[in-house]
Amino acid sequence: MKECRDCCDVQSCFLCRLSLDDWRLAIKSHKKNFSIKKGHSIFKEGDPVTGIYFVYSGTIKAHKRWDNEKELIIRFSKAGDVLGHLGLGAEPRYPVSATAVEPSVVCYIDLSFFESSLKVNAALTYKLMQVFADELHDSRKSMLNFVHMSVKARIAQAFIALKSQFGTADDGYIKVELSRQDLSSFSGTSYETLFKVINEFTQDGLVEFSGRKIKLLDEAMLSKVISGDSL
Amino acid sequence: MKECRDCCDVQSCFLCRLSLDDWRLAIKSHKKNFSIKKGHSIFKEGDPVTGIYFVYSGTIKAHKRWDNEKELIIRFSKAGDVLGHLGLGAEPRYPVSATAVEPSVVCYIDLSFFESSLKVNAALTYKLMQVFADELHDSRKSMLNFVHMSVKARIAQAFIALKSQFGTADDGYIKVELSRQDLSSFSGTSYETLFKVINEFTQDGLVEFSGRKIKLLDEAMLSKVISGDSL
DNA sequence: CGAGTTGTTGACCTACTTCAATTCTCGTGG
DNA sequence: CCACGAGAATTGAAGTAGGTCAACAACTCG
Repeated sequence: MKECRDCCDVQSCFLCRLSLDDWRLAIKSHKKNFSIKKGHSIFKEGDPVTGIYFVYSGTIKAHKRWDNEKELIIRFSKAGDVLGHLGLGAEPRYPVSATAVEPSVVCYIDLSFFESSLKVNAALTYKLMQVFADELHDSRKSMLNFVHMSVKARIAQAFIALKSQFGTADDGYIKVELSRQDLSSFSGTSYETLFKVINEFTQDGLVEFSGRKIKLLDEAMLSKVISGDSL
Repeated sequence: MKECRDCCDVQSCFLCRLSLDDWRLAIKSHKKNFSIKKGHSIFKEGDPVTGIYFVYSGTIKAHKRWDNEKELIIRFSKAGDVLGHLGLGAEPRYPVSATAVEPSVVCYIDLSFFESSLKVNAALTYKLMQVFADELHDSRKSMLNFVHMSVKARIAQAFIALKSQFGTADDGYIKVELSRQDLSSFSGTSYETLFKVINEFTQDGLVEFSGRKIKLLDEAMLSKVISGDSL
C-alpha cells in the first residue's frame, strides 16, 4: 500500500483513491488539519454545516442523541473516510454528531471551496455520489435489521460489521476498541442487555473479550444467530 | 405548475427540476416508458441492475422482504422521483424491490447511457448527489425512529410522513391509498398491532379513516404522541 | 479509607408479537 | 338470487423479549 501525501497524508484515503491529481494539488492550500482528542466532538447535531472532513487517522463515531441520555451510533469512520458530507444535502445543519472514540486527526475543507470543486470536477462528484449510494445501501440494511431482528441477532451483526470494517490484528482481536456503552449504542440496545448477551456469547464460545478488545471465535455460529437458526 | 414534456411528460419531475436542457433532449431517444399495473413489480431485490427509472405517475413502494412473509416498506416514490438509483453504488444488484401500489407509469434509462451522462454532466451528477444526501438523511432519521420509538409513535410518524409527502385533497384526505398491510409494513409493525393503534387514534379523534383513505384531524396531538408526551 | 463512578446481575413489568377465534366482505358458481 | 368459501378485517388472550430499576461488587481517585 503506497502512501499518498498529496492531500491529507493518509494511506489510501478517499481523495487519493480518486486519482484526481489536479484537485489533490488544489486543496493543498485550502485544507486544515485538526487533532481530536478521544471523547471530543468534531461537530454536534444541529450545528450549521461549514465544511467537510476527511479522516486522517483514528476512529470517529457518528451518533444521534435521543431522549437526553440515549444515543444511537449510526456508523464509525476510520482513516480514509469522508465525514460530514450529509451537509451537502438540502439541510444546512449536521443531522448527527461526530465524536472521536480514539485520538484522531481529520482534515477540513470549507464548504464553499468543496462545492465549487464539485461543480467543476465531474469525476469527484461522481465518486462522492457512489459513496452516498453505498452508504444509503448500508443504512437501509441496518434499518431492516433494527426493525425485524432480535437484540441478540443485532449484536452478533454488530460484531461482524466491526470485524469487516476494522479487520483483525495478528492476535485475532478486532482492530478497534470500544466501550460497552458504545457497543450498546451501536447495536441499538440497552447497556444491561448488551451485557447479558455478551456473557451468553462468551459462554457459548462465540466471542472472546479482553478489556475493550473483541475477538470473534465462531463466525459461522454468529451468522446463524443473525439468521435466527440458533434457538 | 408548468408541464414539461421534454423528458418524461411529468410535471416538475426530477430531471426537469435540473433545468438541463441539453441532457433532456439527449435522453429523448434513449428512454422507454413502461406502464405498471397495481401490485406488479418493476424490479425485485436481488435482480441485476440494468438501468434507472423515473416515476411518471402513480405510486411505487420500495420494500425489502424479511422472513418470507414479512416486509418493510422503505419509502414511497411518486411522480417526479428517481427509482433504482442505488444501483449506481458498488453493489450490482437492487437491494430492494419496487412495486406499484397504484397503477403507475415509469420511464427507464439504461445504466450505461445514464452513467456516461453522469460522467460528462457535472450538474446532473451534483443534483443526483443531493438527492442521495437527502435520502440518506431521511433514512437515518427513520433508523433512529425504529430503534427508539414506540410502535404508537412510529405509526403517528408514518401518518405525518405520508401527509407531507402526498399532501391532502380538498376533502382533507391524504392523496394516497394504502392497504393496512402496507401501512403496517411502512411503520414496521404487525398487522394486528396497527389495527389496535388505529382504533385508539380514531377514538381519540386524531385520525379518520374512510376505506383506504386517511385524514389527519389533530396533527398537534399526533406530534405529541411521537415525542411521547401523551401518556 | 471513604465517596463516587463504572461494571454486573437479578427481578419485575410492559409493550409487542403471535396465535386463535370470529365476523365481515365479496366474488363465484350452482 | 342465494349459498358458499376464501380471503381479509377485527378482536381477545397468552407468552415473551427486552427495557427499566434497583441492588450490589469492583475499581478509581482524592
